[in-house]
Amino acid sequence: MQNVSNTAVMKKYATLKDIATALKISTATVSRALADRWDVNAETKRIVCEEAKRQNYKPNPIAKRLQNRHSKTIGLVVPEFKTLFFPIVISGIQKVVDEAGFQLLITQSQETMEVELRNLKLLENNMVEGILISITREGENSDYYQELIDSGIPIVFFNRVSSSIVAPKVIIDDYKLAFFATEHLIYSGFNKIYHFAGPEKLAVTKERKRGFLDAMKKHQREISENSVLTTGVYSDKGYEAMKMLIQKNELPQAVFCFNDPTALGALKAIKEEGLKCPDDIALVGFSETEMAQLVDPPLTSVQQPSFEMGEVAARLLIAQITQNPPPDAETVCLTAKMNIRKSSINVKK
Amino acid sequence: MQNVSNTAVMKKYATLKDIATALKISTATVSRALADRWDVNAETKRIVCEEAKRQNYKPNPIAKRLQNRHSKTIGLVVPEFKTLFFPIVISGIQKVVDEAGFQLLITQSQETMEVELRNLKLLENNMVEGILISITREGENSDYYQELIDSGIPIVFFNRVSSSIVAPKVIIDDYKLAFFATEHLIYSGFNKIYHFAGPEKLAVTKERKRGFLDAMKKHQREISENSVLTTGVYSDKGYEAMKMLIQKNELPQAVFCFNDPTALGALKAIKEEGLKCPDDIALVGFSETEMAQLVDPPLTSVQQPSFEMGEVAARLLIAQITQNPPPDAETVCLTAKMNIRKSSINVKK
DNA sequence: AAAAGCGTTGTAAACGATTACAATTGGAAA
DNA sequence: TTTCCAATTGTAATCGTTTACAACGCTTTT
Repeated sequence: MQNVSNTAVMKKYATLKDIATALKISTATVSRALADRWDVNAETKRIVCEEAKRQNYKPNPIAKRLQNRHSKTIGLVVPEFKTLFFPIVISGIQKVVDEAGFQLLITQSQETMEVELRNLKLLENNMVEGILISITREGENSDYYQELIDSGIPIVFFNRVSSSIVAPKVIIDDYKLAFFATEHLIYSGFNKIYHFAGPEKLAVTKERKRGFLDAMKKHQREISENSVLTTGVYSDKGYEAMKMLIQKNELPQAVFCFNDPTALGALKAIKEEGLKCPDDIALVGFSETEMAQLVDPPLTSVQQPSFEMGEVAARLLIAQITQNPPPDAETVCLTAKMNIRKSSINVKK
Repeated sequence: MQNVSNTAVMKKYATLKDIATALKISTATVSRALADRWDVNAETKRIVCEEAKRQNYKPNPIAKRLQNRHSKTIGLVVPEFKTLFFPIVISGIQKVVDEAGFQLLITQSQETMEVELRNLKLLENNMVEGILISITREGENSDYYQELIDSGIPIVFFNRVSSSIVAPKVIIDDYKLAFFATEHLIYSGFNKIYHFAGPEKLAVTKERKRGFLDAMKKHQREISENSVLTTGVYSDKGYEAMKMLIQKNELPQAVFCFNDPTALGALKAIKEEGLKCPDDIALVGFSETEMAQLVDPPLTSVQQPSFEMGEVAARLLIAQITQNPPPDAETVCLTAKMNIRKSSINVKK
């Protein structure tokens, strides 16, 4: 059964005025009655509420916002939805945002600065009261970030943060964890250790690489030309890099990968080439995904507190919005933990 | 350097009136000039635009909405963000929504009817012009869906659809694909075939189970008490179910799983128990995830057109919103494809 | 009896933009 | 010279709510 008589205009909602005229009183009284204020007669309240229910009245939030000049909405810009990292962060954000009575407008920059800029403007046009952002791997729209902040819209960066802007930031200590992960491989007795690095422009890439290199230097390991290979974020790149190494017969004993997908891609290549992990090549991933535990062998990985990162970032932003004066820009560094599994066990030792 | 002088109020934006008073003309003229209408002097336009730029004027979208009574926003309710399925659907939705000049408000029901209801009300309060929803596995808020539709907010269901409501729906043909997947196992020469089913209340669960059972009946396979085990959506349930079967020594030759995570969980259990896939137990997953290709052995899985599903659903909704009269409620059934990989190859045959 | 107080309600001005309508020009047509 | 029209601008109402202020009727105080 189809509703054929559907008209062009959006169905008209009952307004304050409708209730007022029906009851032959002023809209002011209706407004006050519904807001349950002390200065309105109990009986009037009752009648008004009754009529409101009868007419299925719903306050128009847009009119409300126009009146009190805040949108109770915050904006979010994430680069992509292709791995589970951001969706989980979003869950954390949602939780805090809901509790604080705010709403969330989610946008995706698809890893390009151009779309990111468009999204920022979209959010601004919607009068968000603040923005949470993890920047693209292409680079940053620094000027616009600053413009937004200057115009009164606070920004909190998380995970992939701006290096030039002064603002609250939430990160995990990539350097330290990369250092630990590398040391873990060294202490396990592996010698020839490589690193599959992420997209070059990202701060996290640099930090993890730095951690890797410093750990290698500390323990006087040789760093060759191929010790650090730039791969990227997706599994196919890890796969290709590992294939390339194997075909060149330049086998590392262990590889510390930029993230889990890269590690899993590498793992696939290892198996395809008839080699074994960890026997021939050991692997360590990063930013633990659900898959780490499910593959064979289970993957050693650094488990980022994704959900918590979302929570913390959202809390920082809401503090910026609601507190006066807003708290100083602090950089919160979350700690992660390393889950050591079979993929990095030295079977020969 | 911290901005200490930040005051309580949100930074005041320039309004039409500001420009008008600065130029000593009326707000009406300013409005018209900025809208670039024919009935305003070219020179005036120039001056107004200049002043607007000078004051960094941004039209207040809330006032605009109040004026023309539509929000240009649509709402989305998804159950969870724990697998990549919905994030990818969202990407498809985003694309269409962006192109149509609408905005997207994303919410998560966390698989509970209660949160779903809260989200629907939130969206309604924000005057979304339509809603896209994939229902929770707890069940449906049918009454409220109908209420929304009656009050003029069209709803489009996707993936997990309501059975009782008349509205546009986008699904994949779960029955047919489950049937094919089961037949694939039968034709491969497996005899004792089991099905790990999803959450009981979901329509997709029923459809896939029906497809499985019908295929089994068609080929006169025996269906025992344990042939269909209700597992759920996450990997741990598949893991437990498979462990249980193995420990009871009730080994199926092949299992058609509700989805990839369940299959991967089952795979883990198989390996842990010293068995081999597909040699001892073959597996077929559903709703292909990135992981299917990366695990060992690669997993046979039905690849749902997730991105496309988002696109189609969004398009249907926008048609409901913008067309007059709105098109009849149609159910679009997307076709999926089966990727046959090593996990379901009969090595003994 | 006048003043002050209380409880309750209405009036009207905001919020920022849009737009029908009226009003003001000046020049062209009569 | 008067009339009319076009071009341009201003006035004011509108969208749905909130809220300062005024106003009303009654009781209580002085």
